[in-house]
Amino acid sequence: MNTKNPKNIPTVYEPKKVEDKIYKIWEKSGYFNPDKLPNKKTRKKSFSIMMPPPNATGVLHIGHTLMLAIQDAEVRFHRMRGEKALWIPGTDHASIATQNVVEKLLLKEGKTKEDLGRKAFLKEVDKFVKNSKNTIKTQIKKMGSSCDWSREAYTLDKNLSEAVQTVFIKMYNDGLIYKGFRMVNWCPRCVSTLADDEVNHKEKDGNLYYIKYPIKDGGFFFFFTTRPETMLGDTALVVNPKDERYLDFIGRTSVMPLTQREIPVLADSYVETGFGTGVLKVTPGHDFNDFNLGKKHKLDVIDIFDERAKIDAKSAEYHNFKDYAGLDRFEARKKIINDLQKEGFLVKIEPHKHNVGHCYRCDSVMEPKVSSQWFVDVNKKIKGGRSLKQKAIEAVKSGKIEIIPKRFDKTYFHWMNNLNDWCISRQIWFGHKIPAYYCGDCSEIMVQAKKPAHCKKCRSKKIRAEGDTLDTWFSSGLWTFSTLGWPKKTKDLKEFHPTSLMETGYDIIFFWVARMIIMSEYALGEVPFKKVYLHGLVRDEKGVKMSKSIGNVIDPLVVSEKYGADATRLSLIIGNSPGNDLKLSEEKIASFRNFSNKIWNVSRYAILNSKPTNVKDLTIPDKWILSKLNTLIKEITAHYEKIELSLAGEKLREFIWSDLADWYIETAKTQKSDVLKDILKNILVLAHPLLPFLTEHIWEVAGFKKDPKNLLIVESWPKETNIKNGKSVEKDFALIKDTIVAVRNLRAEYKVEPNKKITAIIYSKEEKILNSAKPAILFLAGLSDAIIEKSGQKPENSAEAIIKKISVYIPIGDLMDKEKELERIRKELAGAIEYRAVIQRKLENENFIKRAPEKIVNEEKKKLEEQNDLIKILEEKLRLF
RNA sequence: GGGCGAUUAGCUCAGUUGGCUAGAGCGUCUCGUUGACGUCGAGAAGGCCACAGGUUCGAGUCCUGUAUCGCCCACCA
Repeated sequence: MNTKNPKNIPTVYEPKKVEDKIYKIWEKSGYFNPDKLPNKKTRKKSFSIMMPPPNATGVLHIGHTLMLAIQDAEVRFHRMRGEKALWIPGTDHASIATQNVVEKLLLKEGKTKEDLGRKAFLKEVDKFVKNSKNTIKTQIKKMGSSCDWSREAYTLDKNLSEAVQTVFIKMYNDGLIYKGFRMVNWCPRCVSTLADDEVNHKEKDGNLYYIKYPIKDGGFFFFFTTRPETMLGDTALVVNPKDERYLDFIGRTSVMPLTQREIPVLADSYVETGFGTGVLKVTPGHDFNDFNLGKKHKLDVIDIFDERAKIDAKSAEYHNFKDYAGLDRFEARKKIINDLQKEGFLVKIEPHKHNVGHCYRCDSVMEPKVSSQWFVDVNKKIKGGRSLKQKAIEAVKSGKIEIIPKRFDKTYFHWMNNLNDWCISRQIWFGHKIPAYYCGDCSEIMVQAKKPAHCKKCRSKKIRAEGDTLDTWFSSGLWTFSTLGWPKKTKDLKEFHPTSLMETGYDIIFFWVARMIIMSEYALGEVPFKKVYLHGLVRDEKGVKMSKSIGNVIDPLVVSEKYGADATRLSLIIGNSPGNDLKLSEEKIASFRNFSNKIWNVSRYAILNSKPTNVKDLTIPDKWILSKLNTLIKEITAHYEKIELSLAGEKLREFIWSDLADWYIETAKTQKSDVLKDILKNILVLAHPLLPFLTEHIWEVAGFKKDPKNLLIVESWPKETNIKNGKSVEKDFALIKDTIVAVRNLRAEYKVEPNKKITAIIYSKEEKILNSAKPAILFLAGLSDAIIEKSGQKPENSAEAIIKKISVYIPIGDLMDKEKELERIRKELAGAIEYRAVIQRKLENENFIKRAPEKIVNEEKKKLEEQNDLIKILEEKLRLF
């Protein structure tokens, strides 16, 4: 048709050329900041998300891109809906993780953190963090994230640290934080404690070492162990008091091999008669159960290891195992087995699979170790008579917090119910210092923000500060409110807390989500967020976890550069559902690059070729696409509201690609007027949360941007309108579509050359409708002409197709193959009869008529009628052949 | 040992409270394309919805069991 030559709009969308520019425009507009949004008065509702702070360890991976895509889509949607939308970005200092990275960097220069000393080391860390924070910030911006940089936060910021201190002191004063001497998880590589959930249990091949200890006055005790080196710390043997085999032994003494230490034989019902030999060796210093057992029986606790899990020299000297002093735990194990064998105490070794705890940060084998640490008491009842644990459970149970998907409720409750006191002190240099001070004279503990001048008990001036830092999750647990200025009573806090949505990975539901709930309930007495949306892991196309060592990593920056940030975002959103992992491939991203280019060209066409709209005289296709748009608005709005972004994306794609591009635009080419501009404007808005760069750019190119402030990012969300006869218009258009498809099919089947223009003959009761769209039918079916009438004779030498109420004939002249045509009709008839039988069977079923809803029955009846009609027509054809 | 999830076209997945002659994208095959787009268009092939029972007028959808894969939790020496 009479399309103008598109000169000034390139045919290919080049994201690289527009993305950075667009981001700058947004930043400059100030719209990321809810205080600077237009129409402030009408923005009553607030919507807030706190971005899960990436670790300050360096580079963002594709999983981060996923969270950014989801959160940005939601923030943009709510902003456009006229809410005060706030999204606060930030980073987490990630104590152990970051310290490890910097330690590794130092090691490359041959230095250790001890070489530098605490102060200089922390300076190094700060330098490193500053750098990676910048990298992270750039990456977040590259993805188009509309977060408020004026409120950017970092867990070690002054005010956030103040929040940490405040909570710590308050908890201590409430008796919820205490210092205790007990068994903790110890990582000898990180040289620090870890919380229970920071230990990964992995099944490993190990051995069962069968050993015997001699008993004084005769006999031996046999038992097995998986960690023979811990025998150096054994302080008792225990049997079940009811175990008849050992009754005579209770109260006697065993002389241990190697150390010659004398240890008692005790009785405790904890020991299971039926397990192993029924004898348990007790190592209170290196096993959780043994520690408790030791406490009960007042046994000595021997710590055989130093902080790096080497046999401790002092302990070795004192407890008589000097031969092993300085040995690493695994070397010690070997030597001990060797020595036991030499002396005849090793009975046998059997291979054995068992679970071994590993450090979640450095993957070293964990060692249980007794030490004096800080804990949060999760079971102590506080105000309201409920414990932290109970309050956290209540928050979800009451529905104040909705977890998406729901099945994670169970996981959450299970974890919470089994939660033990949380060890929060870390022997890490980098992090929030625990605000505690010790008196050098009377060992009084003082918990307060500033160093006391003297001991409050004995007035001594010898004051020592606690050297330990806090678990990094302690500070991130405050994230939803520390970022809003708490403990100050800020306007932000009032306005935006509880936050509307927490969007994060299901892998940190315990580490973080649970902690936030505990902390917010405690500090503010309210939930930290109303909804938690848990996304899954991004895996490679085969479902394998991405990792640098395998080399299957998709770098978000690389693919964004190649395919555009919008395409990258969409590839992470479509086909993804909460709680499930996502398989991603570069081809998938490329397919969304194609989609963004399609949108670009649809827009390009609309901008350059749309005709004025004739509101009074809309055609069937006009009404049809408007009705479709209306449905789209309704559906997509609901999807965004329910955070069903995948569905939103799919509906959008279907509308733009199939309905709009393949049908409406093609049809509109044959019309004198169209509604393209209106449609375009609407789809830009609807697509904006998912494809922000592209849509904002087109918004400007299309001239919808009336002035510099008039950006798409703050355009208001379209409302669904009442369209009269939407359904019947859709039916009318379906007739037109069916007719066109029928001709296309015939042409394909009879291999009528595409450029050969032919005249089709079309008979239909709905000839009026078809005639009204005749130009479209001709154009889309590649016809030179069509005769559209109510009914008529079957033309000679023509192929025919029958669809519902329409008969379509195209001349095929010499190509006419009677046999083939006959076969086709027979096949069609057979299919129709088969389907009719299915419907008939249903309708002949008395119970169906009786029990199925009337609506369904009527539908079936209608179907039967239609099928009968079709069969009648087909039979007639066959007869006339 | 306990819990959870998955199993639908070659591949990735949709399939809302049970009404489906089971859909989409990618891939494959055939054909086409000098005005929006080859990052494109038209058409086609391809599925006893893991298996076995049950509930129901009706089951991909609900229940029970089985199998395979995956994940999470758990201190048994």
